[in-house]
Amino acid sequence: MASSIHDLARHLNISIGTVSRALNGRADVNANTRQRVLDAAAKLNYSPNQSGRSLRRGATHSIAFMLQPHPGDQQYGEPFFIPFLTGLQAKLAESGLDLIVVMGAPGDYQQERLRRVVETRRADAVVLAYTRREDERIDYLTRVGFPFATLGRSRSGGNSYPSLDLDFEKAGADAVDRLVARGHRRIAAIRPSLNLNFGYLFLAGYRKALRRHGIEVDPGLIAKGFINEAGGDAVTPQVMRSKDPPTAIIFNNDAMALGGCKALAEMGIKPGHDIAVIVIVDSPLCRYFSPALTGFRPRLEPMGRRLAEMLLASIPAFAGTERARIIREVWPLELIARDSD
Amino acid sequence: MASSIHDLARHLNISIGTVSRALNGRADVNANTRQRVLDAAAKLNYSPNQSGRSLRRGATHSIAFMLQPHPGDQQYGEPFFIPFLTGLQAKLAESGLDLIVVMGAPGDYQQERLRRVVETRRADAVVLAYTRREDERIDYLTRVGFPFATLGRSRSGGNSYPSLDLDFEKAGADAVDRLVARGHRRIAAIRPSLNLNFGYLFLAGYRKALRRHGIEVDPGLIAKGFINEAGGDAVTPQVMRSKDPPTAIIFNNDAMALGGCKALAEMGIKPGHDIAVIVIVDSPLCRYFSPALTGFRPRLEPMGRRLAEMLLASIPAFAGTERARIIREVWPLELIARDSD
DNA sequence: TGTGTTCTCGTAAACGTTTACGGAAAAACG
DNA sequence: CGTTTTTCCGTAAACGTTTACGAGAACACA
Repeated sequence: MASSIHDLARHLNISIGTVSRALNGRADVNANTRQRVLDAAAKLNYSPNQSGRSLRRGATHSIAFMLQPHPGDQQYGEPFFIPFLTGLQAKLAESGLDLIVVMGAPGDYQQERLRRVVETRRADAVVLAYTRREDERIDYLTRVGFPFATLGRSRSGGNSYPSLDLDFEKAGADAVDRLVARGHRRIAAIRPSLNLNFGYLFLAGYRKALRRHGIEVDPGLIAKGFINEAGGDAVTPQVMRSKDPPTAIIFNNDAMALGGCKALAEMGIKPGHDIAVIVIVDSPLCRYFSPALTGFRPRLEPMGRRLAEMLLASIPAFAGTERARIIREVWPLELIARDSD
Repeated sequence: MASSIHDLARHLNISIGTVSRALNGRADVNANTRQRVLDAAAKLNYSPNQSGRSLRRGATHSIAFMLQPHPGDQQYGEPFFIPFLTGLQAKLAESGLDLIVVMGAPGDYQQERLRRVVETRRADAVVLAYTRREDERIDYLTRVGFPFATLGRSRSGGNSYPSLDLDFEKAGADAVDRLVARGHRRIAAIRPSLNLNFGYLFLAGYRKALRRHGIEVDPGLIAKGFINEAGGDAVTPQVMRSKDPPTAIIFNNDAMALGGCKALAEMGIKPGHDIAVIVIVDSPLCRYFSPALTGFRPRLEPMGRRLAEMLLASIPAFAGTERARIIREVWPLELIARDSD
């Protein structure tokens, strides 16, 4: 059905080598024949077969993003990545690269799926998200020398890959500062596993800011739960039942915050009225919740574009330059003040 | 880096043909040598190069989903498709197929991107969403004979492809029934362009139900807006300012509903108190909004799984059977009663 | 006219698979 | 023991590209 380079050659009565050179803009082909080839290609609706091209060139011209749905999000999905992917795709397309999104099952950590992508050479590079503090995926990719970039930092892999992260440490500190300025001294933190690096960073910022204000860090005010609604629901009552309960809570995640607020409501405590609430990573859910939750908003679409640039710059074959540049960036989170604090 | 079938053959001192046959489970290879090949493959960490395999087999073993972000969703994305894709991927993986998600830019209709996927043979079949009443993508795919399935129905393409849709017509009617049962006679409908087939179906159900109840359809109570928050915001005041304003509004979409409720609030009208509100396609936003919006919930993950089955059954190369079966299904939407009506 | 240079193109190999074909060896059968 | 069948494997072609190499033609220059 699809016309091949042989069809073009036969149609024009020239060799396939010349056709290929003409299409790829090489110098050693007569301007006249090149035009004839281009015209014929347009007329016969030719476009190169990717498999053939990949096989010969040893490159697929596509980048894989490993998308991992949140556990417990059976009903609806994570809106977080869509604008990020939009930006990523837009920038990659400018270099003629395709973005392929590899879906994981909720819960699994994609080590297996990642291996498959790498070993079957489905993509020339991959992009990871939800980086862990020690991340076996990163260890694996550096070990086999496969190009990649990460949304989020990790201690794994040294400085061998580009990464773009949000400044969760500063956001954690900013949240504390804001609450202290409003007279709070008992500030709780609800966080996910410290394996997730953004959880670790958030808590570090939270702790540092408390100390800066001369407030002792009370382990009873720090609770760890699953990074979903059920997690916030289950864990929030714990900190509320401490002997000296908090007057403010910082949640590390929108889903945890919503679950936590539900638990608070069941205890007869009204967020924004009886207790202050701040969420580190904002979402539309925070905006429409009642009371609207104060939070920190990431700029997802530009982050996608930027990470694409950074990834491309790190691969000699894609960067114009010979020397690859590893870029790491940390972007600020912007506070969106609403009604919950 | 990755070992090829030649490495295996050299290592075992047999020909590549035998290695390939052993790996592919063909009958004409000695059980003993097969085991040796399998062991060596595991030891050398062999996995077949996709480009080579695709080129020879003429199939990519991957299915493309054309994901189209909503216009105006710059800040956050559409959570709708994530669980759908999770189900789709899970089922495809069972047949050894990869899912690749092709991102579009917000707003563009992906005709160009679709052509590229088809013409460069990136995938063996594609899955479309947001079907339009007359859909040029469907026309194109049927014209060139490329296998596909759709999430949503269309008038285009006849009966040549599998489709899975939600029963928007029944949901529209159910919403009217429910409101009439509660005493409402002036019921407005806020809908997107009728090009979007679910908008058309919804309105048909709405009209039919009104007539069944002996209520005249008032064009002044039907308004069309962009399928996002701004659309609902802009259009809702129109119907409220009609000479005989509605006592209830049905929104075709969560984003439109949220925008509409914002507009209502600015007019001093409280949803759930001064006016009844129902949303056709529910989302977490509806749940957390205040008041929580009554809506109809789709079962997205099972829909993904089902559409994968239907797609596979329609392609002789994938279905076990010789005759391909085109299946079309319409799934019910389940009402989730909350506080807004 | 002879020599060297530049343009332009065809030839053929290569990328990693799969598979049709044929042939040698082994087994079955008379 | 001869013939037929079966089992197993190697050979080579093919999928659609890209590209190194070389060769013929045209041109420049002395």
